[in-house]
Amino acid sequence: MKTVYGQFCPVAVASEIFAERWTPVILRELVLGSRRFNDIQRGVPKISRALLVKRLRELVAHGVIDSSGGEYRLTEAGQELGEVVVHLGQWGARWTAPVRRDRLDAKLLTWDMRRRIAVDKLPEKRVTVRFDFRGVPAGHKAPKTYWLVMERPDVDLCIIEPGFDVDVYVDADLAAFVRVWLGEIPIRQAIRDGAVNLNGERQSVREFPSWLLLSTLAAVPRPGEAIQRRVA
Amino acid sequence: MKTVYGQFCPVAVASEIFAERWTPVILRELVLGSRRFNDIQRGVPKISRALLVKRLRELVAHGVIDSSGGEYRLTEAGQELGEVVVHLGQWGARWTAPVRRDRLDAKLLTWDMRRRIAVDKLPEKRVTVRFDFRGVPAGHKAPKTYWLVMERPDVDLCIIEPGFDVDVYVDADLAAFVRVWLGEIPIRQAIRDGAVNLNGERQSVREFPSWLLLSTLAAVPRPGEAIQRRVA
DNA sequence: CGGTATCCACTACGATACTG
DNA sequence: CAGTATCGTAGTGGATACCG
Repeated sequence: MKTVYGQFCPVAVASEIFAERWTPVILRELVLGSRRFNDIQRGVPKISRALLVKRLRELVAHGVIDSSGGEYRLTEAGQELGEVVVHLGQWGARWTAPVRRDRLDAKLLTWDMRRRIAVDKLPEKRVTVRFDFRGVPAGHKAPKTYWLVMERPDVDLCIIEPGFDVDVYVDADLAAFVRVWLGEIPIRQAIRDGAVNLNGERQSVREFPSWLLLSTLAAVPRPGEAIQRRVA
Repeated sequence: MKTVYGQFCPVAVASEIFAERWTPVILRELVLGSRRFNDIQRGVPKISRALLVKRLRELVAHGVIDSSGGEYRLTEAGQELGEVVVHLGQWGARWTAPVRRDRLDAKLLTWDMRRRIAVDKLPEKRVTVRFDFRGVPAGHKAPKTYWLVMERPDVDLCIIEPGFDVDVYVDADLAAFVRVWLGEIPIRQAIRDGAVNLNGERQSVREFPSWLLLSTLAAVPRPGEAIQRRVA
C-alpha cells in the first residue's frame, strides 16, 4: 500500500483507499449490485479497462472486495465502505446540481433504470417500453433510443430493436428525465410540462410510473424542502 | 467546476468535490476546528502551501467552506460533508491498520492532542507535561520532545523548553502512544507493558490519563470487539 | 501571516491494439 | 468475457524563491 498522506489519522488512511480517482464510483456500482467486470464498466463507462483492472486490484489488496470466479463482491469491510459511498451520494443529492450538459448520459441512465424496476408491480405478460430521448447534447455518442423489455422477473435493456410490440413509448427531454430519476421533479409534473410524453397502450401507460422506481437517492430530503413546502 | 467523471450520479458529482487528493484530510482539519491557514497546514503538514491554497479555493467554489478575514469556516453544506469525513474516519478506524512506520509523526500527534484535553478536569494551577518519544523512525525530521503547557482554559504546545517546571514526564514509544491515542490499546495497558512511562509529581501523574482525551475516533467499536470480549 | 510565481519532473492516465 | 501490453502526453504537484 503506497502511503500518500503520511498520517496515522484514520481519515487519511481511509482516504488513501477510498478517495482515489474513480474508486467511489466503482464502489457505487458494486453497492448497486454489479459483480462482473463488464457490468461494472457499464456503470463507469468513461474509465479505461486498464485503469478499472488496476483499481479493482487495489480494492482487493485493501480487503474491500473479493474476487473469485470472475466475480467481484464487497467484503464485510466493503459493505461498510459502501455505506460511506451512500452517505456521500446523499450529500451530493442534497448539495450539488448534478444535471448539467456534460454529465448527461442516456446509456448510463437506462442502465441504472434497468435495476430499479418494481418487478412485483409488472403485469403477468411481457412489457416493452421504448425510450426516445431528445435534448441530447451534440457530440454525444450514445444512442438516443432504448428498449426496456420486462418479463417477470427479468428486465433487459436493449440498444437495438428487440422485435417485440412496444407497449409504452416514452419521449422525453434527457435532462428532464434525469431530474425525474434523481427525484428533483415529480414525473407527473414533467409530463404536465411536456418534458416527458407517454404514449401507447392505455393501461400500460397509466401503470408505467408505478413500475419505474427512481434512483435510490431520489428520496433524499433536500435542504430547502421544509421551506419549499411552506411556500407551496 | 471541471467535470471528471461525466456522470449525473450524485456519488460521482460529490466525488469530484470530495475525493480529490488531500481534500478529505483538509476537511478533517476544519471539522476538528482549525480556521486559519497556518493552523490547517499544521494538521496537513506534507501538503505544499500552493496546493493547500488551491484546494481551499476549490472548496470555496463548491460552497463547502466560506473564507473571510483570513479565516475558513465550513458552510452548512460543509458541516454535512464533515459528517461524511467522520464516517470515513470511522471506517478507517475499524478496518485499517493506521499505525505504520511511514505514518508515525510525533508533531502531528501532539498537535492533535492539544485539542483533546479535558480542560475542566485540569487542576487550578498551571500544569506542564513533557513528552519524549522513542522508537521514532530514523530520518524523521520532527523533534522527539514536546511540552504541553495547560493553564485553564488554554492549552499550548511547545517545541522548545517553555521554562516552567515539568509536572509530568511522559516517556513513550511513539508507535505505542499513537495506538493509545487511536483507542487500539488502553493507556493503562501500555504503561504496564512499559511502552509508556509516566514520572513526576505523584498527584499529577495519577490524574494525567484523565486529562488526556483520546482521538475522537478512539471510541469507535472495532469489528472483532464482541469476539475479543468473549475470549477475555 | 498568508499567500504568489515559476519551473520542472514525474506519473498517472488515455488511446489503441492485442490475447487466452 | 476479462483482461494485457505499449506508448505518448497532459496535467498535477513538488521545490524554491519572492511578496504585501
